Amino acid sequence: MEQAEKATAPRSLKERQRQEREELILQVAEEVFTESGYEASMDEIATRVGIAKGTVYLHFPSKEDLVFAIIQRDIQQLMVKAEEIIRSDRSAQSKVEAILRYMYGGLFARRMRIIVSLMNSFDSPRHFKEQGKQKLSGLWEHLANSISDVLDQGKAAGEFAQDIPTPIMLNAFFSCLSPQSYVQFVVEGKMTEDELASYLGRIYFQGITRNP
Amino acid sequence: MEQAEKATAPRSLKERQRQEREELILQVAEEVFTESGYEASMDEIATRVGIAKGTVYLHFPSKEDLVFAIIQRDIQQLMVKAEEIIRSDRSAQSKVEAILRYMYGGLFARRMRIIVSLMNSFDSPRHFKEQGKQKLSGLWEHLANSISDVLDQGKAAGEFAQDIPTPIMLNAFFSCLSPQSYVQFVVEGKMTEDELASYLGRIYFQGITRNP
Amino acid sequence: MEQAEKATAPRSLKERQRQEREELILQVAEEVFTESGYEASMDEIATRVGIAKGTVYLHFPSKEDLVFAIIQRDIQQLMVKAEEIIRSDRSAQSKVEAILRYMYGGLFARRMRIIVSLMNSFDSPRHFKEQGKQKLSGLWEHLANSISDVLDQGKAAGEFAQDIPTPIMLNAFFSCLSPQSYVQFVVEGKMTEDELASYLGRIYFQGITRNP
Amino acid sequence: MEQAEKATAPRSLKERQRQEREELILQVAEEVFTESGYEASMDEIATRVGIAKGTVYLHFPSKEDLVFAIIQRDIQQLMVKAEEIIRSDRSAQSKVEAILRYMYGGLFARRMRIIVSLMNSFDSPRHFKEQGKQKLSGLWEHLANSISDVLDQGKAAGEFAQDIPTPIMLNAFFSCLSPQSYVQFVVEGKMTEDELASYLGRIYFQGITRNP
DNA sequence: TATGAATGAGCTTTCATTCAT
DNA sequence: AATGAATGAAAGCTCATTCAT
Repeated sequence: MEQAEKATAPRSLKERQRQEREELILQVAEEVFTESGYEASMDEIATRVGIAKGTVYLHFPSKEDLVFAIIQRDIQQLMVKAEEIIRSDRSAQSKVEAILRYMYGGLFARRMRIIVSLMNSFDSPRHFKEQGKQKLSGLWEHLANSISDVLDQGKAAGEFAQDIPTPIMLNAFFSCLSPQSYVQFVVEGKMTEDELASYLGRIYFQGITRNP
Repeated sequence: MEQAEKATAPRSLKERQRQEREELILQVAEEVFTESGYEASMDEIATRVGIAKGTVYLHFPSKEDLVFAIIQRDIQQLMVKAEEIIRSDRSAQSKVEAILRYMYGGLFARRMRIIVSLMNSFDSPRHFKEQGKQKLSGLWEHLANSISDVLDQGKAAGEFAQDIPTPIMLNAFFSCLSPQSYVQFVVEGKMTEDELASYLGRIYFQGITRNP
Repeated sequence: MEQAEKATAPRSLKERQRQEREELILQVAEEVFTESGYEASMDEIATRVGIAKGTVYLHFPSKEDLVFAIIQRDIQQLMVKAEEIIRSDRSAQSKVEAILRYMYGGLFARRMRIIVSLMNSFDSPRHFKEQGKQKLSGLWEHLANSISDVLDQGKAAGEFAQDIPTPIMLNAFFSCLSPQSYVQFVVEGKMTEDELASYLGRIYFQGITRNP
Repeated sequence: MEQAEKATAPRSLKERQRQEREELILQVAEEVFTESGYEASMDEIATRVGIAKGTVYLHFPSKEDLVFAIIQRDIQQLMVKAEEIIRSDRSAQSKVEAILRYMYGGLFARRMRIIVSLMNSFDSPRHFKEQGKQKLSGLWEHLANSISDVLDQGKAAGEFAQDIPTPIMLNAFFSCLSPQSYVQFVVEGKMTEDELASYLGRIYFQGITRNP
């Protein structure tokens, strides 16, 4: 076992460096796409990572693949957290609220912007191959199903209105925050991300008409 | 007033033709942008209008201006309707609901998609000059103020929760429907636009927890 | 008839200009490809035509198409002449000799170089779509069949050796002159193209062993 | 001489390994160029040799040099055989025929393709420095001179036609087989390389008109 | 010595914009 | 006023070459 460790050590070093760089590219690219949308150029991404354009292509064989990787990573991260919450022992409403807080509050809020923005780009037949779209749809559907299940459980338990179709509830859940609003409220400093998430939860669960 | 009409009369014919063509360009361009996003080419727009590319530029000095004009027209149309509703004599909630139904139901729903999609493109420093963004922000703010006023009136009248900041309420109002959902529900035929708008109103006002 | 002429006149002008330019592009591109092979850049071609790169793409939607057009034009020109010769009333040997003189002598010799060079590039799976290759193969085969027919007629008439397979004869016919030799003999001025063609015919028909 | 051997002996082992590897690179690169033409990438060559790209550059300082080395090796191999044949005691025609059989028949035929194809690439000013071209021209000329001598001897002996300039005879000799034909006849299995070479010799010496 | 990650010039192609007709 | 051919900057991507390990 020690031998194995030694044997893989030299590989490990290079491999770790490689993964670190890949992670760096993903982070910077995510930023750049957040600022400029899908039209951000590979040149700008490379420049801001501080590497040559060709190096980006060593890690991601096309721009499409880079975008995939970013969205995939983000959705998976969201999914891990969501499923952890779902497995926990609490009411459906509490679960949904916790996921909502994770999505729109804290560190992840920023990422929701780029997910939404890039996934909108996927509607364009211009840039993406059907194959890629389907891979992504699959990922998204998995997440949507998990949350739908919780919503259904809440309905069964009488926590949620039974006459609203679950897909509509799900859409409202994902639509709580438009990218513009994020800028307006958080970037301009009027409110923390967590305060914002609280209000969104309040509206989502109780609407704007009920006084506390 | 009559004089003004007469004065413009000789020009009127040509002027009217000009405006009709401009309107046609706007309509077709809106369609094309809806299908392909901001990256739709001026070539395709011109071709589908049935005029030469150069002619488009006689009406709109740049692609940016064309996009502006589309969003502007849409927001103004929305504003006209919104203010008509606001002037009517009814409760704040009823007003907000009517506006929401107009935005997400009926004929206008389709336009919300392109407004949101194109306004997202405006975040990109790539295509838009600061000046253009500000003109648009102005327009948007005007609409936002009108609706904020109604929300504030509702708060004052005890119809709406007083502890939720109005900007948050406003954001939720504009975020009710994500473009993807529109496709999912309406285009794929699971629901009419008006049914969808009803559910959105239900969630917006009462949240997902209150059974009817 | 005069009316028709008048009616088409305005179109004709533009159309003629367009065709003249297209012809110019083909001529220059042919030169450039002759010098640099398929790897010649579109930039260089455009520069030497004296137009912008984009303009080339108005006439030929891709580099592949440009190359097609050149080869196609050349083969067709050769075919027209070849078929004219074939239709004439003379012996098979005289026909083959006339075609050979046309190919390797006079104005066309220069073109044989680029045809051969570019068609070699077509073997590369790198640049060409199967579809394109087949279109071209079709053209080439048509020419090859015409000449094969004459060779067969010559065999039947006892003019040509009956034990040499026609395809071999055909290949030797097309291989008479390697590009390098063209440069060596003609470009370097040791011999006119027509003298060269004469000698090639002599070898092709009688071999190098028979004294006159 | 013994000293020299001893002196290089300790180096010999490494040196031999080095030369074996160099030979391996040349063989594989020749294959790859045969398949893909000059545009074959250094990456593919290295991968197929089973070494790193950098290692190729330890042996050949540039792609140009690698191509040189391949052509050089092939021409030299051809030259060795040609001179062996030339030194033998037989008629000029027999010598020329033997060389032709060696070139277009048996194992060497495949190489003629790549020699011709790569030498065509040398016309391109894009990839090759004047200096390189001249080195190659020198080699080629040496071979050409050897064969020209035989042709001249044949002329003097009355074996070959005296009115055909030797350079023309030489060109026809090297042009007998175009790459396309090789594919057509041999790769597609209609004929062995040796049969093909026989027919080419037949045409070269006696033309297509003489029945046996 | 051998490696292969990194580089960046250079390629083909697109498209907003201009302007002579 | 209307046209659409022409433009050329800028995009995504490739690959010969270098160099730290």
